[in-house]
Amino acid sequence: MPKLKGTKEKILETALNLFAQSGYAATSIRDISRRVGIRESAVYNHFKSKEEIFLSIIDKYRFLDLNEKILSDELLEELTTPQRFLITFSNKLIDLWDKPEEKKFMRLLLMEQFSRISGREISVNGLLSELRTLCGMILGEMVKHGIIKKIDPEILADEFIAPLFLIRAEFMVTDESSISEVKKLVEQHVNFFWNAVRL
Amino acid sequence: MPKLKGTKEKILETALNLFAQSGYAATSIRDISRRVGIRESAVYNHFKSKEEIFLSIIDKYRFLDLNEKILSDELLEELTTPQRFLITFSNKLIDLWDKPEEKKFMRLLLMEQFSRISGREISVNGLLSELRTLCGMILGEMVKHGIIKKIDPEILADEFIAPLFLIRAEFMVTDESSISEVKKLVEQHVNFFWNAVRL
DNA sequence: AAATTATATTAACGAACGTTCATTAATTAA
DNA sequence: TTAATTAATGAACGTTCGTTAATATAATTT
Repeated sequence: MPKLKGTKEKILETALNLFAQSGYAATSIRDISRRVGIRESAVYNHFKSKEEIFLSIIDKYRFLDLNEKILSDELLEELTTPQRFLITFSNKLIDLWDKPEEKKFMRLLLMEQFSRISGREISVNGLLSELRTLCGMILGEMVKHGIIKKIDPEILADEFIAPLFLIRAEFMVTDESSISEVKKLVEQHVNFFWNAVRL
Repeated sequence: MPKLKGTKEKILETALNLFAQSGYAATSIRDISRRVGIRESAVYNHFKSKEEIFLSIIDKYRFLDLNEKILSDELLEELTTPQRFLITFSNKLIDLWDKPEEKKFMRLLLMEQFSRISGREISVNGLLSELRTLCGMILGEMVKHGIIKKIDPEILADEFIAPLFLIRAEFMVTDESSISEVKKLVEQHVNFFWNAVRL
C-alpha cells in the first residue's frame, strides 16, 4: 500500500472540519476516515481513540499566544496615537479571528465548551481571559501615562473586548464574512470606546 | 398500566436538561426515558422522533417576548432617571437570564447553533437581535429626547448589550451563579456606559 | 538484499443507537 | 357495559458506533 505522508495531519485537519461543523458526538471515525481517504481502522495507527484526536486538536490550537501574534512592532509604534492604535489593534484581532482555522477552532470551542469531553476543560473563557489580560495591560498603561481617563483597567478591557467579541460571534454563523462590514462595525465601536475614555 | 399524567411535559423537561448538559447528539432516547421513568418505546407515544422532541423544546422557549417580560410599569417610571433606569433594566435582564430554564435553553442554543438539526435554524443571534431591537428603541428615544448624546441607536444598543451578554456567558459556565458578583459587574458596566453617553 | 518498521487493508466485535411492533392495562366516551 | 383511546411494556429490527485483530504491503534501516 502506498505510504501517504502527512496522514496524521490530514486526520487532524479533517477532524477539526467535521467537529466544528457537526460537533464531536455527531462526527464518527468513519466520517473522518472516509474524507481522509483511508479505512477507519487505519486511523488507529495514528491515534489510539477518538478522544485523543479531539484532545490533539485542542492542544494544537490552544496556544494562541496573542502577544506574539498581535503585538507587532508597527503596532507598538502607534502607541503615541492611541485611537489609531486601538483601531489597528482591533483590526489585527479581527484578521486573526477571521483565519479559517481560528474560526473553526472557536466554533468547536463554542459547541463543546459544556460537554467536558474526557474530563478536560474546554473553555471559551480561557481564550477570552487571555485577551482580556493583554488588553488590561495595554489600557492600564494608557491610564498610567495619562493618555485616557482613570478607569479600572479590567473594566476598560471588558468594555473594549465585549463588542468586538460579539461582532465576531455574529459573523461566525453567516459564513460569508463580508470582512469590510465587520471592519466598519469595529471602527464604530472603537470610536465609541475612544470617546468614552479620552480625556 | 398506570397513567402518569404529564409524561409529555416530563420528557420535554428531562430532554432539555440532558440536551443542555451533553448536547443533542450525545443524548439518547434511552437517557431521556430512563430519567423520566419509562421505557424508551413509551417516549414514542408522545413524540414521533428524537428530532421532534428537540424542535418542541425550541418552539416552547423561543418566544421570549422581552418587552412583556422586562418592560414593567415600575421600570418605565424610572425613565426620568436614565442611569437608574439602565441599572434596573440590566438587572431585570440578568434576573431573566438567571432563571434556570432560560439558562439551560441558552446553553442548548449555544451548543447547537451550528448543527442545524433537521434543517431548522437555531440561532443565538435571533435572541440577541430581539434584545438589540428593544434596546435600540429605548436608547433611540433617549437620544430623541435629548437625554443622552446623539449617537446611532444601533451602536448604542450594541455597546450596551455586548458586555452584559459576555458577563452572562461567562457565568453560564461556572454554574454557581454568585449573582451578587454579576450584579456588581453589571453596575460597573452601566456606569461606564452612562458616562460614555451622558451629555 | 534482508530485516524492520510504519501504514494500510479486510473483517469482525460487542455495544448502543433510533425506531417499530404486538400486546396489555388504565382511562375516557358512547 | 361496552367500545375506543391512551400510555405503558418487553422484545426485536436494522444500522451505526468505537475499537480490535490478523494480515498485507510500502518505506526505511541494517
